[in-house]
This record gives sequence, structure tokens and C-alpha cells, in this order.
Amino acid sequence: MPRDGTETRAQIMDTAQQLILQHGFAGTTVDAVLEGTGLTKGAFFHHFRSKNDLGHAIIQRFAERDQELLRTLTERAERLTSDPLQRLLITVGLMEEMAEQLTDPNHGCLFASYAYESQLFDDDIHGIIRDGFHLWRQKIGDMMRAASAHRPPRVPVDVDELADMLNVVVEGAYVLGKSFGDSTMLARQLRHYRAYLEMVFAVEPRASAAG
Amino acid sequence: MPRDGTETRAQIMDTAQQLILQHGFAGTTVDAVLEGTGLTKGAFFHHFRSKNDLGHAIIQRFAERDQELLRTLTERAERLTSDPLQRLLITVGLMEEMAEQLTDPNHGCLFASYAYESQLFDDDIHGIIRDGFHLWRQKIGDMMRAASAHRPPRVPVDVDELADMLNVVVEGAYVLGKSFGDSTMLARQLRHYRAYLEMVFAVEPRASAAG
Amino acid sequence: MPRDGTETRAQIMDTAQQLILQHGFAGTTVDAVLEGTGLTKGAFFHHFRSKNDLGHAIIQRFAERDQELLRTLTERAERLTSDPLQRLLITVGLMEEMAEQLTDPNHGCLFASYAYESQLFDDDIHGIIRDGFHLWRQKIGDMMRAASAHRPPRVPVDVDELADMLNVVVEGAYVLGKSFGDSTMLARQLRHYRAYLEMVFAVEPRASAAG
Amino acid sequence: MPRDGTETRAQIMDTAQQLILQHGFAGTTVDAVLEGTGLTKGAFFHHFRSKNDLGHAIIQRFAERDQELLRTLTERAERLTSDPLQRLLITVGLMEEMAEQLTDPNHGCLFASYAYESQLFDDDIHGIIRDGFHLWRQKIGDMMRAASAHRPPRVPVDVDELADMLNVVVEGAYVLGKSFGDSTMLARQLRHYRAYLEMVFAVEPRASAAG
DNA sequence: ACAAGCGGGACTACCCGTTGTT
DNA sequence: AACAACGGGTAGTCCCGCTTGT
Repeated sequence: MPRDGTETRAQIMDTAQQLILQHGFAGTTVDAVLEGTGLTKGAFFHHFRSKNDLGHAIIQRFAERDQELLRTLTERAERLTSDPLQRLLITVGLMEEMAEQLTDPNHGCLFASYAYESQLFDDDIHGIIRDGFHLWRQKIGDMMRAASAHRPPRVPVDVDELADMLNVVVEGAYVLGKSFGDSTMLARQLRHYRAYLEMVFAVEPRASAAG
Repeated sequence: MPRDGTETRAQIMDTAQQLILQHGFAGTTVDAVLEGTGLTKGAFFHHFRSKNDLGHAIIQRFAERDQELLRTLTERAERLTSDPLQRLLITVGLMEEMAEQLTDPNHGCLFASYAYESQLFDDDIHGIIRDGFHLWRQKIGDMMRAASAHRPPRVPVDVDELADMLNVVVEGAYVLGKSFGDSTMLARQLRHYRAYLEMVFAVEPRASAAG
Repeated sequence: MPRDGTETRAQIMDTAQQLILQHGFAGTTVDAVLEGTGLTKGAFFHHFRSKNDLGHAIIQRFAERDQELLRTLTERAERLTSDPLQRLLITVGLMEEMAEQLTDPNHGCLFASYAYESQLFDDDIHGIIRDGFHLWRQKIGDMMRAASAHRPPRVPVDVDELADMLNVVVEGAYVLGKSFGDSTMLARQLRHYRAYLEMVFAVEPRASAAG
Repeated sequence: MPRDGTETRAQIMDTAQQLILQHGFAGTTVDAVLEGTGLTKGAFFHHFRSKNDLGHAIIQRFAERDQELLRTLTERAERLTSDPLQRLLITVGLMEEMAEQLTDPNHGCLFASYAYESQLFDDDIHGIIRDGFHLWRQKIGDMMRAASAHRPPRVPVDVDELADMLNVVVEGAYVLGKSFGDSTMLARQLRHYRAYLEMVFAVEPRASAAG
């Protein structure tokens, strides 16, 4: 095999992803990506047929990493406890831990970025985003169903909605975090989501949960 | 009396706002705005010094309308009840009512749209957005403080966080709603937020709240 | 009415047409056209949506002028004589006169130029070219039919073929003329075509006809 | 023995020639040629120093084949008869036979293709084309001179012109054939050329000649 | 107030050719 | 001999905003 361009390709995608989160897709120029990588037009269009092709590759990779994160989180939670409800709460707790590591207030979610420029993309990309959110609904929903079976919630709950709320909080916290320049937004909002879950499932809330 | 350009100006802003919510600001061209209005360059640059000037005018108008909405909501809630906690819950409830009227799944918030292209804008615009969210934190926070004074919450609560969560839920619901093409997302997520508030403030949750 | 761009548009088309006949359509760059006119990209793309749009406008104008030429020629011939055969021969003779005025050996026919790059164009343009040649077949054919009715040819003749041969000779003479750098090619080949017609229609050939 | 690149070289030239006849030289990209052959850049630039080098090689090969065709035709005609005039007519007749075999209406002559993009090429290539047409003028002219010596034409004839007319008809018929999508154009126009020759040399025209 | 022509620059896409590698 | 990665430049397109005119 001749020279390996895998790394170059990844470098382009990394740089582009950062820029997209700050300028949007349309606001991110190929030249800006290249300036960030030190490459030239020739290299870029060797790896990607078009800028939109790059956009596709980036959102796809993002979705795959998102799935990988979800898988890792649930597996860790499963190893930490066998109680169904605790697995759910720990999953959210682990996300809080991760969120606490974030220091860049410009951090955000590519799904949301693309969603606010949705008309720029084709249905293929819309599908990737929809499926991405759907998987969380499914997996988190499964954990909720298991918890419900083990110990029914105080009030009847629409599991899909409640599962979606995790992503709702994440996405909303990103927007507010960016707007306030506050990198602690996500972790703190996730703690409220966890507190809500504890209340829904009648766990005695810990003092730390909401304050 | 010469021709009144106010209407033309508003028409430009309306068309542009719709396009921005679907293509982002960078993805919205002046020509596209003009095509949507039937006007020409001459008219556009008569009303706006530049595209960025338009972007500024639109976000400013959006912020003003947002303030107006907040004021209207709280005033209506204040008229409906004198109980501090109920005022808070009714405010959210009124928002749910409004959200239920929405049928366009592409609906979204300009603040979020701009936030995901933040590097395109100057600090003036960043300030408008920050102030916009801040006002809600303030006003909703005030209602929470009043409610707390009247009947302390079950657990200690960071009022700012809890107030922010309203916008977090709104913004997150817009993102998920756009992604799923589901215009009911916002209303249903707001109901969860209200249910959470009720639990935090030890109100006996209603069955309808979470399911 | 604001400023009139008609002349600018024509200037672009004139320059482009000259370049196309020497470099082909693909070999003619927009920049080269602009350099020849002193205009800028902005002006160009104000008048033409794309380079292909320019190509369309040019071939259409060429076809219209070609029709106009055909009409002028036949009308002049009709005024010069009432004998059907003479009208035909005079039409060709007038073309010879015109051909003798040509001094630029790079002169050529846009139809042929486009035909040798046909895959670059859409069916709309193919149709313009086909119709262009077809009209000559029709009109010259009509003259031949009139001549035949008046005085039958020595041998049975396929009128369409014989009419097409006029354009065949013109097109072929352009190619040879360009290749040899010989601007007299067209006139001399047309004379042979006329000589052929005279023989077909049993006119005693003039000494000048083929020598 | 290492791998034989002769075949690869020919494959590139074949593919390129087809593309050039449909898109012109400028409109034919190296990438398109490679896509048509399944090869890559490395292979291409191993065989050709540049795209222009390919253009040169193709026109040269075309000219050689053209010469070869002329030689074959005249030799066959010489074998078929010893009458000078018949040799001329048979040569054209053999061309008609060949033309009847053509079914691709996109068939054309590289000389003409290059002639309509002449400014793209250097004098070396112009010379190849000029020499190509000149050889026909020479050889066909020689046959005409021999025929004239044997039996003077009815009218004085410029032999060079009359010889050129063969190529004029061929080139013109290609242009019309492409434009009409009519692969029978060439054979039928050649028949008219032959009929003209017969009339010029006072042969009693056959009924089939012109109808 | 609005219309159209136009300038000038930025951006995407492509294209030719080179280099390293097998 | 052929392949993939890459460089560097250019072509076509678009886009913002200015100017001229009604």
C-alpha cells in the first residue's frame, strides 16, 4: 500500500469539527480548515469529494462516537451495580462526571449544530441525527423500563419522553453554556435531571442532588 | 406622506428569520432573502447597512419579543393567582399551552441558532443573547424565591440553576423536536419540567404531570 | 428604467463567441471573456446565471442570426429573378459573394464548434442546432422542389440530401479553411456546390463554375 | 519480461480519443480518461509527460491511421481497375462502403475537433493536421490529373479544389451527422460527391448516384 | 423608496502534475 | 509499472455591497 492518508483525513475532520461548532457548517470555509491543518486544496479534495461530503463524514463519525459513549456508559453502570434503578442513575452520574471535566464553554453537540442548519443537508444526514437521538431514547428507555419493573414509579411515566429528556437537558445545557460562557452548565443541569429521576422513581433525594 | 418602508423592513426581517432558523445565518444569503420577499438589492441595502446589520436587528427584535413574552406570561400568572408557587407553575403551564399550538417542527430559537455560529458575531450580539437568557433566570428565579419564602422546598435548591433549567428544557426540546420532526416535543418536555418543580416544592404531583 | 445593461451583455457574448470559435467552449474561460471586455465577475454573473447559460444565449443568438441570413438571402434571390432554379442558384451565389468577403481564416460555425463538444451541452442546445440545420434543409429544399416542378432534374434527386449538402459544404469548408489557414476555401467550395446543382438541374455549366 | 505497458498506453489513447470527440480536448479531463480505463494518475503520467503530450500522441496516431486508410483505399482501387477515372470513382465508392458501416452518429474527425480548438495547440499539431489534409489533396489530386490526362473534363477544373472537396464533404457530413444524430449522412453525401465527379468528368451519371 | 448594473473578493470544486511507495 | 497521497493553481460560482438611475 502506498502512503497512508488516514491520519491526514482524521486531521481534516478534527479541525473541521471544531470550526463547525463555532461558526456553523456554512460559516466554516474549506480554506479555514486547511489553514488549521497546513494542508492544501489538493489534499482536501482527494479525501473528500465535496465540503458536504466532509460534513457527512464528520456527523457520521460523531454519531459513531456518540454510540460508543452510550455503550461505554451503560456497561460501566452495569458493572458498578445490579440494581436497575441505580444503573440508570449511575449512567447519568457518570455523564455528570464527564461534564465536570469540560472546561471549554464553546463545547457543543454536532447534532444540534446541524439541526439549526438542517436545510443545508440531505435526508441521509437527517437520518443519522434522528437515529443518534433515537438510540439514547431506546437504551435509556430500556433502563427505565427495567427500573419500573423492579420498583414502579410514584407516578405514571411516559418512558420515551423521560428518556428523551436526558438529551433535551444535554442539548439545552450546551446552548445555555455557550451563551453564558459557562462550562459548568451541563454538569449542573444533569444533576437536576438525575434529581428528577430520583423523585419520579421515589428515591429519597440526597441533599447534594439539587443544591 | 412618502411610501412607508416600515412594512418592507419587517418583511425582510421576517423572511430572513425563517431562513436563518433553517439554514443558519451564514447559510442564509441576502439574495435568498430578497427572492423570498420579491425585493431587490437596492431595497435591502436601503434598510440595512449590511447583512450583519440585519442579523443584529433580527436578534434584537427577537430578544424584545422574548422579553415581551416573559412579561406577558408572568403578568397573566399574577392575575390568575396570588400564590407564589402557583404563579411559577402557571407560568410554565401557560408556556405548555403555547407550545401545544406549535405545528411547525422546524420551529426553533434564534438564540440557539446564533449560539451555534457564535464566532460569526460580535460581542454586542453575544450580549443580547446572554441578557436574553439572563432575564428569564432573573424573573423565574424571583418567582422561585417568592415561592421558597412562602413554602421552603423539600431540598435546598440553587434557584439560578433551576430557573435556567426552563430555558435548558426549551432549547433542548427545540433541538430534539427539529431532529425528530416532532412538534409536540416542547410541550411534553415542559410538562416534565413543571412536574420536577412540583416535586422540588413538595406539591403532590398530579397524575397528568408525568404521563 | 435604471442603467441599461443590454450593451454589456452583448459585449460579453461577442467576445465569448470569438473565443469559443478558437478555443472551444470548454477551453474558453470566463476570465478570458472578462479580460476581453474589461468587466468583472460580478457583471458577468449578473447577466448570466452560469457559463453554460452564456453558451445557451450565444448559440441561440447565432441560430437567430443564421435564420435571418437565410431569410435575407432567399428574399434577395426572389427579388432578383422569378425563375425557380435561378433563385436557388442565386442564393448559393450570394453566399459565395459573402464568403469572398471573409478574410479571417479562423472563421467558423458555432454549430460545428458545439457539435464537437456536444456532451458538454443539454438537449435544449442540441435542439437549437438541429433546428438550425433543419431550417436550411427545409427552405433550400423548397427552392429545389420548385425548381424541379418547373424543370425536372436530369436524374432523380433526394431533395433533403441535396439541400443538406449546402451546409455540408459550408461546414466542411470551414474545417479545411481553418486547417489550411485559407480564407478562400469557403467561397471556392460553394462554387463547386453550385456547379453540382447546375449539372443536376441540367443547366449548361458556365466556365467559371468549376475553374 | 516486465509488464508490457504498450496495451495500457493504447487503452488510454483509445478512451481519450472517444472522449475528445464528444467533449473536445479542453473538455476532456485526465481524470475522466482514467475513470474510463480504471487506471490512476501514476499510470497516466508514466506513459505521457502531460495532457498535451497525450493530445499530440492521439492526433499523430490519428493522422497515421488516416494516411494508412488513404493508402489502402487507393491501392484497392488500383487493383480493381486500371482506368484512371474509375480508380478515382472507386476510391470514393469504397469510402461510401465504409461509411455505410458506421452506426455511431457521434463519429467524427479528430482533425475537425482540434481545428475548432486550434488555439489550444501548438504549431507542431497544426502542421500534423495541415499535412493530413494535404496528403489527400495530393493523392486524390494525382488521380484526378491522371483521369484528366486520359479523358479531359467537360469543364476546366481546379484539381486541388476538387480534391479538397472530398474532405470538405467528409468533414461537413460529420458535423451534420452529429447534429442530426444521423449516421447515414456521410455515406449519402459521399454519393453526391461521386455524382459530381462523374458529371465533371462527363461520365453518364447512374440513376443511383443522386437518388 | 426602490430598481438594476456592476465591482471585487471569497469560496467550492476541479484539474494537472509530482512525489513517495510497493 | 502502477498506485494513492498530495501540492499548487485555476475555474466557475456566488455573494456582499456600492453606484447609478428613476
